[in-house]
Amino acid sequence: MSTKAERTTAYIIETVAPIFNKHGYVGTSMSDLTEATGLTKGALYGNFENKEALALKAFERNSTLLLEKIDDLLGVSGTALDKLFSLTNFYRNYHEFTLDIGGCPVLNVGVDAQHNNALLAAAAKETVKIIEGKIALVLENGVNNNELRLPVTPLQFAKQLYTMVQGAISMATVTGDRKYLLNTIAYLEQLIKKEIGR
Amino acid sequence: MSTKAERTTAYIIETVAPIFNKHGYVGTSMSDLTEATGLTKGALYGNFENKEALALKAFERNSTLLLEKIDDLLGVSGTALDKLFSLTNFYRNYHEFTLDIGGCPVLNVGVDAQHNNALLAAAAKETVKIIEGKIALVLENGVNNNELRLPVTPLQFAKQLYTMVQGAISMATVTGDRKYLLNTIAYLEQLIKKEIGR
DNA sequence: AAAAATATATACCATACAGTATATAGATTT
DNA sequence: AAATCTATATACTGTATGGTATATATTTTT
Repeated sequence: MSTKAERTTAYIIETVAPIFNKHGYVGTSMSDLTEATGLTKGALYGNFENKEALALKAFERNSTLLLEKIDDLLGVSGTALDKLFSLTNFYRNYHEFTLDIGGCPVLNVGVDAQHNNALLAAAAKETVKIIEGKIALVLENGVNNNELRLPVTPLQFAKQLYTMVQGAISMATVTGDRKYLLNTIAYLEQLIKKEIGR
Repeated sequence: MSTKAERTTAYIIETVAPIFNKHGYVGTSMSDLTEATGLTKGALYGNFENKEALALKAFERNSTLLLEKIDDLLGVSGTALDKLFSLTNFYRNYHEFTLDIGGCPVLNVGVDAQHNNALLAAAAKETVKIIEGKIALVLENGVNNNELRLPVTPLQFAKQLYTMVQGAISMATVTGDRKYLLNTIAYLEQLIKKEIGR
């Protein structure tokens, strides 16, 4: 069984992750976190070296949650197209997923941390790279199995797909209008069907 | 001629706008601004009611700069397609434009202010709406003049175009890689040529 | 140029900030 | 259960924060 400290650490991260994601690194104060957790500074600083270390763990937990979800989605049995549609279907309702974690971690942290925290900015960038890699792998297998043909390299196509998705996420975030996701996903599904299916 | 105060106000906004855009509302302190301007708090608070009013003016100046640029681009003589390519050509090198103002104001403020400042968040949202409207108008004229045909309404198509552009801006911002813009614009230009030109 | 009006600098306020030293409570081991 | 070890609470730093009152420059008007 886990120790008390381990459970407390996990509890802190879980509670704190959406707050950092919503309000950003500088926008989140340690007292915001004592308030949300019901713990004191002693407990927070006993489990994490400082605010930055805590923010990083918070991002990592959100990122991991997203990456694991994507693994699940792309891991469904079937063709590469099945896997891609599994992914687009997820992003169509992405706001439901991000509700718990306080928004899209890649977008929020990637933008917020850009000029405020180099470590977090690098972490967000890394998450992008991993997601692109996962999609590219599916595409590559699809090409190898003759399930689809691509006009560019798998990684390049993965980047373009993810860019469009991230555009919809950005617009939906800035305007508060889910339709951007609905319409973009509809467009992407058409594109996948007509352009790369065979 | 303008009064001293008017010139000082303009100077403050100009100096402060990129700082707010880069570091966000909470990430920017009044002493950051006294340092950057070489002025004192007395001067800043003499010209602006408070930090929020200053941040709003700063965003508005960045937003106005962008909107005026877009007006110029869409105002070029020629067909609707000429105007659209004028716009895509601008976004291909968008980073040059945003260098002076500290990044994309729509993205940075839209994301940063989401949970930190309702006024700024609303202003970013409004800027999105205006940009979409400008593009939609060009598309509508193009349809009326029989220069192009659209699969959806002009506003809907404008939203989809701008979503893809914003996706590229997001990705370029988060990763620091301009290629997202280059590739997305290349894709969009193809799409405009093949799908809506006639 | 003197007077009036305005703009900026200085000095200050209360509060919030990240972080720490230490005391106390709680969990583990013996 | 006692002793030991570990985790959390309390109380406290020093500094930075947004904001203000007032004094001093600097314009602008007369």
